[in-house]
Amino acid sequence: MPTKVQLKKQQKTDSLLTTAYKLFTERGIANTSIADISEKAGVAKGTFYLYFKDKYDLRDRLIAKKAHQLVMAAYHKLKDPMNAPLEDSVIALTDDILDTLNKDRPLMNFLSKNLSSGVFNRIVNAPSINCDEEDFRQIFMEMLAHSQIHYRDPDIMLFLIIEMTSATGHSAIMYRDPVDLAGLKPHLHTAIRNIMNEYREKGTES
Amino acid sequence: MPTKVQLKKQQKTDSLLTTAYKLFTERGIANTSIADISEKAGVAKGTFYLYFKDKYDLRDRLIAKKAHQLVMAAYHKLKDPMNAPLEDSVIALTDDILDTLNKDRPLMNFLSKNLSSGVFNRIVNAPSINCDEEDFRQIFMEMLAHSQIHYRDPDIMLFLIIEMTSATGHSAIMYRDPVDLAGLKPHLHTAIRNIMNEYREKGTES
Amino acid sequence: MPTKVQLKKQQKTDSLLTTAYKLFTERGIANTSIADISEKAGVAKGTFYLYFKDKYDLRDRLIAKKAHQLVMAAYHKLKDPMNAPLEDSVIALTDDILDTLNKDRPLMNFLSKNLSSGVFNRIVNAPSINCDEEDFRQIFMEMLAHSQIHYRDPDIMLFLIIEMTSATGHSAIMYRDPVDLAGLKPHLHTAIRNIMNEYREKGTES
Amino acid sequence: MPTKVQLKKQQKTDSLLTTAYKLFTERGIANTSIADISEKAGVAKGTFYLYFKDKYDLRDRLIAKKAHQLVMAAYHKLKDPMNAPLEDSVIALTDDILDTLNKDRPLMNFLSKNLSSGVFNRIVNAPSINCDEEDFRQIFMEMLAHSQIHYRDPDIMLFLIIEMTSATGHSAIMYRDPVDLAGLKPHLHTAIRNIMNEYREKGTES
DNA sequence: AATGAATGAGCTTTCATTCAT
DNA sequence: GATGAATGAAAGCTCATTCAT
Repeated sequence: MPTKVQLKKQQKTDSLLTTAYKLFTERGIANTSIADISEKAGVAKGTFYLYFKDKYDLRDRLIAKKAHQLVMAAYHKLKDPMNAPLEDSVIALTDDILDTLNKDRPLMNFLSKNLSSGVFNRIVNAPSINCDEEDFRQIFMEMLAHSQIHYRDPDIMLFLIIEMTSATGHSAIMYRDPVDLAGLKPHLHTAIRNIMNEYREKGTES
Repeated sequence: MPTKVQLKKQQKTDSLLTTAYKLFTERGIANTSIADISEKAGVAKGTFYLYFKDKYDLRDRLIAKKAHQLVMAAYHKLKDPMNAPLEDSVIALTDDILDTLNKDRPLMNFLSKNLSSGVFNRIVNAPSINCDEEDFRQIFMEMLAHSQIHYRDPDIMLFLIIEMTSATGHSAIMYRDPVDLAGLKPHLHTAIRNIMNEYREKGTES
Repeated sequence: MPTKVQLKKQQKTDSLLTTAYKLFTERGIANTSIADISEKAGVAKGTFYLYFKDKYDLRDRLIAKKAHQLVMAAYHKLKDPMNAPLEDSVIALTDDILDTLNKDRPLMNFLSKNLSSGVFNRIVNAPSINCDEEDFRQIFMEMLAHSQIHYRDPDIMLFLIIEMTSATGHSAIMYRDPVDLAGLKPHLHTAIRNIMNEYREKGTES
Repeated sequence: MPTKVQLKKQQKTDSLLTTAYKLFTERGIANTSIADISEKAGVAKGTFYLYFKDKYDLRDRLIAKKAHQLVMAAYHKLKDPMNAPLEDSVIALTDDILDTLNKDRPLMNFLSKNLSSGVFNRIVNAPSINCDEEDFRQIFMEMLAHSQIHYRDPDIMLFLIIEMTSATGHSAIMYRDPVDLAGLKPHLHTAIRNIMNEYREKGTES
């Protein structure tokens, strides 16, 4: 297949995804029709079906894309992620992600509405869709391996942290209830450190 | 108004709520039409609108009712709630609720889908709809007051516990990921105790 | 039948008529339901059917009532209607009615929407509904009889005047097109006088 | 766009308009549903909405079309419209239109019900919808310009004539009240001539 | 006479999906 | 590959009318 054609296909896909995201966040998925998306994306209604099975197929691909961008952007801002203390890296990651979502309410809303059980955990565990993309799970495991401290049940530890952070973060950002994000952070930091401390293998670290 | 008429009205309301809950859990809200609900509830379509504004009005009332039942049932199973150590009561409550939801997947699914940000927190904070019903928030505050230990920021402490519990519980129950409910519980208990310990006012307790 | 009961019935009828007129003029007949009328009139829905066959029965009675009031009010303002020149009386009548309608747009709108062919002619020819009410047709015929001038085809003469006046008046009042009411009046007066002059029996009057 | 597709679209539009006109005149607009129109027009219900916003959009386009046809047909029957005396042309026009409506009661009824304030005036003043159609207003102004006689306030003169003619014509045709169309005509001719005489600029004409 | 809960036919409108071009 | 006209099932909602109380 000539590159030119593939490029055009990529453009259509991108246009549909971008337009759909805009409409989904503006008026919700239920109130967005395929006709809307197609029209605003500048393609014919029939063309939509050449690229996506239906509205929910598009949505799922959109979530994966947005979530992956969010996490990887936070990761790439870390300084020396492999050598810094793991606790600090985890807190830096969660802070950055929460800050981003706090500034981008539509994104927070879109992700939380569609990742009902914990915004982060799904993202983290989801293997990258495009095979050439980085996989956050692998990266985190590398960070763990490089850490001088050993942790018991690292999966469950991460799970507790992720779910607590995402659920409380969501409430703080969207409803400022019972506190806003700034008010929540110190509590969250303490709770994360306590959890990680609990899972720290005694006698580890020199 | 004669009691007889009022009784009939209550029956219709109940029939609609029960039928709707059945259909909602079987096939989802989006795939349940008002015609379906009415027909299976044995009333005319127009009758639906005498009792509910629309499908979402019914849903909201259903959530409030189910959630309230869930929490209050757990509370009433507590032995001596006002005098037992608060940590034990909290853990008993969460365990009971999670066990109930673990046995009743449709209920877990229904509540989690519709209480996106933390199953529990909304329930707990929602004032009872029927004014004559008990209000869980008030009850919890009484438990706090009776406790011999003082806690800083009890709102935020409760918030952290509720959100962490509901989010991890949801994942464990629905997806057994990363562990099933039995596997999660010990971790959860430890995490809850750690959190409560963090907020315990130093020098309290005799 | 005791007077007291009859009084109550009259009150219900009046309440329904008044409420319906308010709603009809505010939102149109098509957008007013019997439920609306009954509720706002403070009676039960079933009660409506004790007094009116349906919405259109009510409307027709309303039109007759409002139209009759309009014409008779104008007539009663005439000074010495039986002795003044007929032309002057006719012009005074039309002017008064048009002025009233100009000040009461909802009334103009209501009557014109429901008396498509000539607001006036129907009113004038409609025999009074309540037998004890005055009948404008009879009154006009008396005015004609008292006039010193004889007119050919008085029915048709009146018809031409009424239809022309109502149609042009409607346009002037509702749309100010092609002129507003003040601008229309002199033209109308001239046209009326010309018509009446045309029908004046030659050799009449001393 | 291929001609073939456009042709089909035109056929659908025409079919919907024709069918709707038939149903509107037979049973009234309120008693005609979009389902009726679509079904009898041989298209799917959804197709209706590809061509019209709703029932009233269709009605408005129908009125404009029918009214324009009526007036232009009458105009094209005039012999030498630019040179004949204007009075004769005006009377010929009104007579022809009234005759047409007298023979086609459903059309009379449809137009009068939907052009409440004067059947003619709206038609005459409405600029043609399709830009390529002739505009009656312009034509009349040309006739005026060609006339050897000058008229004061030609707009108002025309307005008086149109409104009087349409209102009395409507009553005569639909109700034969107070006379039928044949009986009305001589009176109408006289009235029209009197009006035009009134507006004739003195000292005009050679 | 008055009520108002219940009905269910009937309406408008949307929209995913197909398929001839 | 791309189009967009056509479809028709399906949904939400209204409301005149009835009738047991």
